[in-house]
Amino acid sequence: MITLTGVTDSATAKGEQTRELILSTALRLFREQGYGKTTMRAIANEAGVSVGNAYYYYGSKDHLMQAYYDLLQDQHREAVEPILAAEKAFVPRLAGVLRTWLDVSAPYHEFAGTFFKTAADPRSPLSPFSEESRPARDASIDVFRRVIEGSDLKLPADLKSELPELLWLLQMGVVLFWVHDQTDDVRRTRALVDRAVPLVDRLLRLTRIPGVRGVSNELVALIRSIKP
Amino acid sequence: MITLTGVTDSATAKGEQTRELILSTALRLFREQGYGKTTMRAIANEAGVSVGNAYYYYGSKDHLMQAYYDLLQDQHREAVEPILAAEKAFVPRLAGVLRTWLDVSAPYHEFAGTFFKTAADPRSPLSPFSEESRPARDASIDVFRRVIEGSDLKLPADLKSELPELLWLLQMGVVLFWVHDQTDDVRRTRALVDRAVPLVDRLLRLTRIPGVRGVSNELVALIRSIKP
DNA sequence: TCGAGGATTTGAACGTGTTCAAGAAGTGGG
DNA sequence: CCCACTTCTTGAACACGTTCAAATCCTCGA
Repeated sequence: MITLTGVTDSATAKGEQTRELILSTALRLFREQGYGKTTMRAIANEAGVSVGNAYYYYGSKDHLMQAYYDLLQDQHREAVEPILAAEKAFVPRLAGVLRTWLDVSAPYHEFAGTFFKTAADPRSPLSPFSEESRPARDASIDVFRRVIEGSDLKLPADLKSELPELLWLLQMGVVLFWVHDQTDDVRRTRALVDRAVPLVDRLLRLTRIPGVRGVSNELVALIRSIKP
Repeated sequence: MITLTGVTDSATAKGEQTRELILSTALRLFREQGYGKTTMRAIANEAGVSVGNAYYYYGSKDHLMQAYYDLLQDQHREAVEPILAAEKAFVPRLAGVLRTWLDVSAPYHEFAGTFFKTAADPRSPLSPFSEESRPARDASIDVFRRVIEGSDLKLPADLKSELPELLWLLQMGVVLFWVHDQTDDVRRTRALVDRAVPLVDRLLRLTRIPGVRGVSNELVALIRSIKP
């Protein structure tokens, strides 16, 4: 049976084991030598299975990347828990969530470019905007919903309801920047997060000013109107 | 000799002719059957040359796409002239420039997704953020500089100087939306442009409010600090 | 225990983008 | 006109992602 994400369900424990073996081998090779230089033959070889077997579990090389991305998101959701539990103010909550993403993703920075490349193709089910990746996207947006819910942020209701998606978009922007960032320890991206988050906070608080409020309402209306 | 864009210079008129033949054939096939389904062999065949010959003039299949993009930009710059000459107000100037882009790009909408996919890869010289595509990017940004310069827009100097690049980013966002837009005549993207432009205008005029001005200054400072 | 039927695994084969050594065609100086 | 030199052109060969028919393994009811 083929699921929406293109990952084949395995019925037996042995199958499950093979699937995990293939994925972990692939991720290791991706990390060690990059996505482009890792061939499906090499993955199969290293895992001690045949090429066709890898394709039995993962519909394509890109699906192995998608599996990595899912894994990454799970790790991120877990790593973010202590921050959401400890911090009460909006700024450190958001900054913490974004910084944690950078930490979790660090080992994969080198080949992340290829991921983004695949993700940007609208025809690909791997695109972050695609219907197929809705579950993963929703889970990710939910993290930002919790960032807001648990914070001291006071906002108009309609803006507040759109904000999780907007912050997710912000995160996509950070990822795009990160992918292009070649500095040590992605110093520039960290600087971006550190400066952008307080700015977002200030921007949001501006909506209290009457003159700004109208524009903010229109912005929210626009965002709502362009959502499918 | 290989240039920065990967396009081989041709020394003779004959070579130039062959190069154009290959490009026009490629673009026609891209339009007729999409980027993915057009093979380099088919392009060479249709153009009556050998595969290797196509690679003599264009370093890769992606470079043919880049050549298309450059062509598109030239067309856009030309098509935009009457608007910049006729309109004096910021909103119709910006809206006109963005709408014209949609018009010029319309024939290529179907395979534009693949273009965006390639463009999003940071390692690719075809990325709109890459050093190699700086000339094309600068030319594109210059259009937005003219949109602002020739308009009635009154802005703080530092914001005004960063605005062309910001509008270029807005355009990238519109392109991303456009690529995903499957409605007839990209109706949704047109609606987005029509609503977003007046909103941008209102946002910019907000910087006159003292409380907003400080945030705007910080935003400009942030943008300047993250530029390489 | 046996065998039917599903799950898993294999590896050769296909189509693709790309490379490259070799040759053909053009150019300019003598 | 000829010869060296550059430009241009060729097509076979390579590496890769992917497919698929066939083989093997596994499970479970009889």
